[in-house]
Amino acid sequence: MFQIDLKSRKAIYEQIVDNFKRLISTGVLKKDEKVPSIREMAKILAVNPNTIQKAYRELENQNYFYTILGQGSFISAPPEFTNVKEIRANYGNLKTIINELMFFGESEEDILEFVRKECANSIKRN
Amino acid sequence: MFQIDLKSRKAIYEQIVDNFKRLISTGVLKKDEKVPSIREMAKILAVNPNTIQKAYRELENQNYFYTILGQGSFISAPPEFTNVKEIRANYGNLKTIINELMFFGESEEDILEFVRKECANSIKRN
Amino acid sequence: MFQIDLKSRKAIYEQIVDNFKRLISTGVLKKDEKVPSIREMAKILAVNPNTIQKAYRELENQNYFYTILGQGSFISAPPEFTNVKEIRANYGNLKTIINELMFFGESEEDILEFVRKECANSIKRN
Amino acid sequence: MFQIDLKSRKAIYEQIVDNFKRLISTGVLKKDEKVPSIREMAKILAVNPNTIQKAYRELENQNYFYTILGQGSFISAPPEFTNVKEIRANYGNLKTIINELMFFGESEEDILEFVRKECANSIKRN
DNA sequence: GTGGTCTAGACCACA
DNA sequence: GTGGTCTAGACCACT
Repeated sequence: MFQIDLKSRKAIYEQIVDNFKRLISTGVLKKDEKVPSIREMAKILAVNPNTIQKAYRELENQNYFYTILGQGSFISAPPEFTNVKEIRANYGNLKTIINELMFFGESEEDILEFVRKECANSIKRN
Repeated sequence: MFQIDLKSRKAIYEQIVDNFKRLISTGVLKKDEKVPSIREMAKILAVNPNTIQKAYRELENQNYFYTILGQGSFISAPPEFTNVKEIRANYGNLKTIINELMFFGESEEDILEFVRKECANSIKRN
Repeated sequence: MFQIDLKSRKAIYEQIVDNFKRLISTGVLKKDEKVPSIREMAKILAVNPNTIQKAYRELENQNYFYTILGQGSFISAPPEFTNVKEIRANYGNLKTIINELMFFGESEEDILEFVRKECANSIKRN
Repeated sequence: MFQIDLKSRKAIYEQIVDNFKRLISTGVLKKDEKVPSIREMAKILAVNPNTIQKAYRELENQNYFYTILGQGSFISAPPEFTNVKEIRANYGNLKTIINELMFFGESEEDILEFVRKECANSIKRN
């Protein structure tokens, strides 16, 4: 499914959250699909079940997962109404990244080309 | 200069580092400009001098600052050779952000327009 | 493990860094071996935990250590690709030392003999 | 004569001391040669006279310089009797450097070749 | 004045 | 248990 980097500075539960977000926003995991149980996931990634639980709870809080007691966790539907706060934050980060790339000498053409390609991939998937 | 959010989950010293990086990569702070001394900055931001020092040391390690003992800290020159590792990390983050923006329903046109505008601003500054 | 000289002009944290580097480059400490926790080490050397942390962080920055949050610090694998900058610095220092030894009247034979012996020891260890 | 790197982590007075040691042990500066006065040197290197004074005092203490009041500072004669303590320290450093070079993957042949060349240069000069 | 080091002790997040 | 952050305050070395 994905790999955890124990040596990373990022907390393990955060890595799990980010990986699930990525798989969801890239369409690998579809709406209402069941995700592995906490115990299964703990075995798969070889980390403590408490850590998985923390990640799942976080994903639930952020509306990426929903849980049916006794049945497990599932992927939520994509947000119906635009999440203004999230989008603003993303544009803020986008701005920072572009500034840094330009600062490091990347050309406008290269950056635009990269963005165009990623948008296209994203559209194709959905 | 900038504000620190004491309630943020991000460490204070990291906020300082990120703010300085932003000011440098957006050209607000120029090469060889002196930054406030550790003690001054501590007063300005109302945090402990040790915390400022930690931030300044980090900025020095990442080559955004240089220090002259007994004189203070200064803004480094922009990197002469492209920092491949840093650029790759930025493209990785860029990919994630674009995926999230598309997931939240933003259009390719809007994103490209935003990127184009930021690139233009960046070029104008330099 | 090793001793700290509190009277030395060299900072305590630097002594710790240098000692660990020595133990690693001489093969005493092997890849993935766990080093004492910050608190343990602070007790062993009778210095403040903050000082140990500073040393450990420095060793992490220089890729001699890696850290797993909540588990401790470990010895990194030897560098896969030659660290050109570090090697150059070492050759520079080597030059200085040889000049000084010759200046103090040591013979070429003695110096070469010493170097040969140290190289051999180093090879034997690996 | 030589350049001072203000951005270096090493103190300016230490850089001056080390540079003079280098010039003396490599034979560029000969016995009884006069070195520039403190004021001259301060102008040449564009640093504070106090800093030069500190460096010169240090060189005097370590017997690389001698001073005649009212006439200035001069290069001392090479040590007649071997300075056992200095030599030991140098061999200690030599050991560390060789270990690091081997750790970074340098070959015994390369290191020996480098040492041989430096010894030869040193002999030629004297 | 500047940055650098160190201590003592508190509190937090993660596994 | 682990490392990470932060504060308060002291002392040092360099310019």
